[in-house]
Amino acid sequence: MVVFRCGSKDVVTSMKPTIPDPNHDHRQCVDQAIAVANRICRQNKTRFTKLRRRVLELIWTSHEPVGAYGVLALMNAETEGNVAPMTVYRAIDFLIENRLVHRIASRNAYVGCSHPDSPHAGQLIICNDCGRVGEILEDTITKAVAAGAERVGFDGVSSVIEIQGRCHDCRELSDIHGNAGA
Amino acid sequence: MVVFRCGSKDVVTSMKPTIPDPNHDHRQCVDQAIAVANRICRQNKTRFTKLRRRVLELIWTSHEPVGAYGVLALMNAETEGNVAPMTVYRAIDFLIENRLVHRIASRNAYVGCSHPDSPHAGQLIICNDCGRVGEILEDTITKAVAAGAERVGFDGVSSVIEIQGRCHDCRELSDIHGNAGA
DNA sequence: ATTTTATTGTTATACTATAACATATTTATT
DNA sequence: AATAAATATGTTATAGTATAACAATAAAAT
Repeated sequence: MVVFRCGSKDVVTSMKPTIPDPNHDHRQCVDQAIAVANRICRQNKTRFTKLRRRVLELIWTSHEPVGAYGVLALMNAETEGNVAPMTVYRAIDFLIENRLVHRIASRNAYVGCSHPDSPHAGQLIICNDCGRVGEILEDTITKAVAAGAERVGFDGVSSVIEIQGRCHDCRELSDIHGNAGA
Repeated sequence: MVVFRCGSKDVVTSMKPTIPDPNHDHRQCVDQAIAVANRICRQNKTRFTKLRRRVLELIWTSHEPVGAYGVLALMNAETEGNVAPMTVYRAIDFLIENRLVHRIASRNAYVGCSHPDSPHAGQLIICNDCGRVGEILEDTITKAVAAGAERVGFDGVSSVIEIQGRCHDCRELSDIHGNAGA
C-alpha cells in the first residue's frame, strides 16, 4: 500500500501517484502543511512561531528539495532584510525535530514531510530528471530493514532510505518523445 | 542471509557477525582490500596508482568512517608534505567509481567497501555508540526497495540505505554494565 | 512582578566539496 | 624511439554547507 498526500486528502493506492501531479493545486499542499504543523506543534507543546512558519512555507514552495541557503536566499529576497544562516538552520532543526521536514542526506537539502503524524519513517523517492521528491510508506521496506537490523543484532534503529530514479511522469514524457530525442 | 567479510574470507551467516569483532586482525582487512582493489582495477582497466592506494589504505585505517579532511590530515601527518583537499577528493571519487569505497551520505564520510565484486548495492549499518560501520546484503531489503520503487512507477533506481542503531557488541557491553551505568 | 525558559539576533568560523588551469606521467600510435 | 593522445596529479582559489558562542528579546511559569 502506498500512502501519499495531495491537497487536503490522503491518497491510498497500490500504484500511483507518487510525486504529486504537475497540475495539482499546490496552494492546498502548503495550506495543509501549515495547518498540520499548527496541530502537531500544539500536540508536541512546541511553539510554531512566525519565523518557523515562514521557513516551513518556503520549504514547501515546491516538491523539490531546497537547500538551507536556498531558503535563506528566498527570505532575503522577499524582505530586503538580512537573515543569517544560523537563523534558517535553527528553524529547520526545529521543523525536523517536530517531523515537519525531512533532510535529504544525499543532497544536503530539505523537503516538507507529507505525513508528520505517521509513527514510521518513510522512504524518500527522488526523481533525477525533474528533481521532485515524494515520500512512500512501504511496509515491506520498513519491515525488511527492521528484520535485517535485528538479524545482525542492531538495536534502536533509525534509517535513511533515499531511492533515486526517474519518476512516472518523467518516464511518460521520455516515452512520448522517444529515447533518441535531445 | 548476511554476507560479511572478515580477514581473508567471506562469512555467510544468518545472525552474526556484522561489524567485525573488536579483536580481529585488522591488517588482514587492509591487505585484502588492497589485493581486491588491484584485481578490480585490472578488471576495470583503471589505474590503481600509488596515491589511490595510499588513500584506500588510510580509509581502511579502521571500520569507522573517515571524512575527506580526515584522510587529508593523516596524509599530511605522515609525510610532512602538503597535500591539497582536491587530491584526496579525486582519489576518493576514483575509489567510489570503482566501488572500493562507500560514501556515507548521512555523515559526509567514507568507508571501505567489503564486497566490491557484488553487483548489488548493500546496506550500511552504522553504530551510533562505537561509530563503526558494517555492510550487509539483505536480499529482502533490496527486493522490497525495488518493488516499492516499481510500484510507484520509478525507473533506473539506485538507493541510499543507511541503518543507524547500536551494534551487537555495544549492546552486550551496555547489558553487562547495566542501563544505569554512567 | 520576577524568575525561568525558550526563541531570535549577530558575528565569526569550521567543515565539506568543486572549479579551473598547469604540470607530469602513462599509454597508444607512427 | 619519437610523437601524439589520454590520464593522473599539482596548485590556487573559491563555492557550498553547517555550527559555536554569546547577546538580546520574548514568552511562560511561579
